[in-house]
Amino acid sequence: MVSRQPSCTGSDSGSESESLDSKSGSPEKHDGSTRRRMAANARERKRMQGLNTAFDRLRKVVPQWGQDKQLSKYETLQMALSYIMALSRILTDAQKRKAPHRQWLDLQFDCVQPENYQCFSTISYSSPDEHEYMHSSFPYQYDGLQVPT
DNA sequence: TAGGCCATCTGGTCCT
DNA sequence: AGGACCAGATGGCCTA
Repeated sequence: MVSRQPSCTGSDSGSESESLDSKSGSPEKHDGSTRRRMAANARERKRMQGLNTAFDRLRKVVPQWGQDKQLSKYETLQMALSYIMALSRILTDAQKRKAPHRQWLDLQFDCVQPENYQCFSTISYSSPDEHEYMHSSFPYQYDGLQVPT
């Protein structure tokens, strides 16, 4: 896992209080517009933090390639899309296959669990069709994938 | 060093 | 008027 240090967090550098203080001298001298701008900046930071929290929660439930590098926001969205489509496809196919294929269905669900996602590399398929099916279910492939064999 | 990714600031727009 | 949302600009950090 790569731990990224925010280049400028709200309290250390680049915050609205510092940048605006440099213009007006001190907080007491902030006029109305400056105070509104500072408040807007604070709201925007809080909003983006909420957005990032949502991304973190999404990363936790989405298949993660490897353990050392977290998915970027873009990659997270792409993976979430593929993940949802894969689950949806499994449900659709399960309805077609009916009861006799319960074991097959269990296998599919096991494979799309984030913690078991690497099983794509070790799973043995009973037919080329199943192999093609599972890989087509996850069209988004992280370039940096290195799955242990 | 270049490129990717990210946080923050900022001004604009829309909504309540 | 004020808040939420968005997109562009800017600059820092990290990796190949």
